[in-house]
Amino acid sequence: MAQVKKPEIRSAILESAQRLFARQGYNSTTLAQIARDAGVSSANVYVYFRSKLAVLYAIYDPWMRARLVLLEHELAGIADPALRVRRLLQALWRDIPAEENGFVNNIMQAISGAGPEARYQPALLRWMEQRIGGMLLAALPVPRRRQLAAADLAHWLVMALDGYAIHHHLNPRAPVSEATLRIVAAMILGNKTTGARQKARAVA
Amino acid sequence: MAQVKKPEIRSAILESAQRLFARQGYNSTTLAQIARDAGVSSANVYVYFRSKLAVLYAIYDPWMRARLVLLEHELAGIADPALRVRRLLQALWRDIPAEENGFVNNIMQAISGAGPEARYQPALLRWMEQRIGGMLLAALPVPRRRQLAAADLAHWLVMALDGYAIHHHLNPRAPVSEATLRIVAAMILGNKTTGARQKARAVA
DNA sequence: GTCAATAACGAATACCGTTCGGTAAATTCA
DNA sequence: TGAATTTACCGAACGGTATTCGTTATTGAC
Repeated sequence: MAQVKKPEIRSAILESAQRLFARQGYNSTTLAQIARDAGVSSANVYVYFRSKLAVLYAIYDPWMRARLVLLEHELAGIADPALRVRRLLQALWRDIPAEENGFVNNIMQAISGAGPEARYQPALLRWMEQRIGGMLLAALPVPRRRQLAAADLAHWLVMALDGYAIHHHLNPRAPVSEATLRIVAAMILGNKTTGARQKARAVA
Repeated sequence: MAQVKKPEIRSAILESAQRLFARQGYNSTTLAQIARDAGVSSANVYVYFRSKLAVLYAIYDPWMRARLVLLEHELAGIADPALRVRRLLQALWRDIPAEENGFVNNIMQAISGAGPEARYQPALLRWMEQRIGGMLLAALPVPRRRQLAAADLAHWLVMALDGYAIHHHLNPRAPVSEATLRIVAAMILGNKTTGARQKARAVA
């Protein structure tokens, strides 16, 4: 019937935007920059995406999903439950908030600033929580599972992830401490919790 | 020597801004509105504050400090350690994120979006964490204190608060669940954690 | 009462996301 | 193969906002 949208242009926009968001942050990146780097006009970006925010989501959604799937694989290779929980926390609260130059913070920028029209998130958020909930349960000893079942700890883990993502942006030099990860992991497992003793470096 | 800044104008600006931020959020409030409601010109606001962001901080800082002092008093009146921890969590993760129509989210908007020039936060953040750390320690049985001492749980509590604040903005209808509060409180106290049983309503 | 500093204001400025009007590419159908 | 038609694409506006500028006039010091 007529001209058709070209997938390679869509990709070019997304790649350009991802690079710029990672380098400068969401707010400081202009649509004009995205368009220029992608080799199209600003106006044409709106043929492929409804808004600047939509571009961000189109990058973030698959990125986060892939990241969690990767984490799932990583955890699957860890036998010890304690270590699994520990690694899960480390990934959610230390690694991911810092990756891609603090990319997650861009989403915080977007959703904290967006009006109620931002009906995007819920699908991804639910998916994340299901996936993380699964990982957590899989890492827990069976009796402990029943004890924690009522709490949607996955939601809680994600909330803290959001906080750490913002904090990374504020101060990249100060991620969660090893001690916090160790002790919270112990709390989740229901262990008596060691003091400050060994294990601090038994991470790799 | 010359004309001097009038404290009552400064106050008028702050009060006007607080009302508008609470009603419409930070981004949706314009400086023109703030100025008009305060009875001054937009330009004159810049005589009293360096930027719109500075106005927000000037409101948030004392508000948050007062809120935590209030919480401190409230907790001091609670004898049972378990209930104290529970109330602390409830205040930080459920009450405060929702207060003043989600005022805390405005700060998230500001710091997630601000460049590295935002050297505001650290002082307040440190103060908050010290205060919260004190409240937490005071609520813990002595042996448990030593076990958790290494982790800066106060920082961790604040990170989650930030996350919940943003989430409140996204979906005010879904605050932290009672179960999460109960179970995380039990985890912090090092209890064996009940299943979903009683106590769910033993809050007031 | 004069002088100088500066609070106060109206009007510009700069910037950005988004929309509009027109043009031309590409797909379909005869 | 050649209209007809749809729509990708672009340049130029548009609308809105934080911030700055140039000027005026208020106010405190001497």
